[in-house]
Amino acid sequence: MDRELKRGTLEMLILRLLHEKDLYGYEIVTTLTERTDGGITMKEGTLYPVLYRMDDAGFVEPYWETQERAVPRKYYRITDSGKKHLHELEQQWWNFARAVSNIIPKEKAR
Amino acid sequence: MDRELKRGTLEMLILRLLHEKDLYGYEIVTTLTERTDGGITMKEGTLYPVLYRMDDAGFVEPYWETQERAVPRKYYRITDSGKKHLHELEQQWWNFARAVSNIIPKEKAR
DNA sequence: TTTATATACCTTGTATCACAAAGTACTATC
DNA sequence: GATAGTACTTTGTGATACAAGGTATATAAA
Repeated sequence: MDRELKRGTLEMLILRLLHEKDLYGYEIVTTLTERTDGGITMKEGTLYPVLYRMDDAGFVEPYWETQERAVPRKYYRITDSGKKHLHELEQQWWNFARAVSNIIPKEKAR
Repeated sequence: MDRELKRGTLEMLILRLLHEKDLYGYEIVTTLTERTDGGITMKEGTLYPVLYRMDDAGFVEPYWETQERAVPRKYYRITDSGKKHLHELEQQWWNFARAVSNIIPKEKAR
């Protein structure tokens, strides 16, 4: 999978996963891989900067959850502002995907 | 349109347009805008570096066409290697687009 | 006991690429 | 003859995915 294709979409994908339920960082990575059958993966070195960026922007808010006998987990919750932003990103995505499909031939059935 | 979404797709889109017929640089810019109803535009400062890159990679080959009373135009022709590369890029695009649509909700009909 | 593996968070530096902003030069229009 | 449009080109900047490393704990294997 070409790294460049992910640009601008990872933020959207993360927000969408967080819209379903709160997740901690490491869980976002594994969930994304599972949900796309390995089609889209993301390194931790990518994820955390994105999360901090979105925290600064007010799209998500983190909270720690301490556990009995494990490393504490930092969960992320999407904010109202984040939901609004997510909606815009998804709108942009569909507009873009539609424009692309006006140029390149449709995928053949498989 | 978010600039980041275009990453990795402009090369594919240009190759696809050149696959239809030879175009000169400036014409690629205007054609792309028209074909997507302004949905995807590209600045000249973006186009030419992409073309040089693809020339170096052997995906396209340029040739000058001099005209009676106008500025000479530098046309680009897609090579066999470029066609192969285009096919791979389109394959990647569909795989990626499908994976994304596994995460975000389908666009509502309009 | 020691080692390895998996979980979980974090940081620094790098490469890529779309674009801004500028330049050159010619043609057509007002 | 001034302005706008066509057409190609270059230099520098910003955004971001990733490589590669680090820290720390818990569990499984040797």
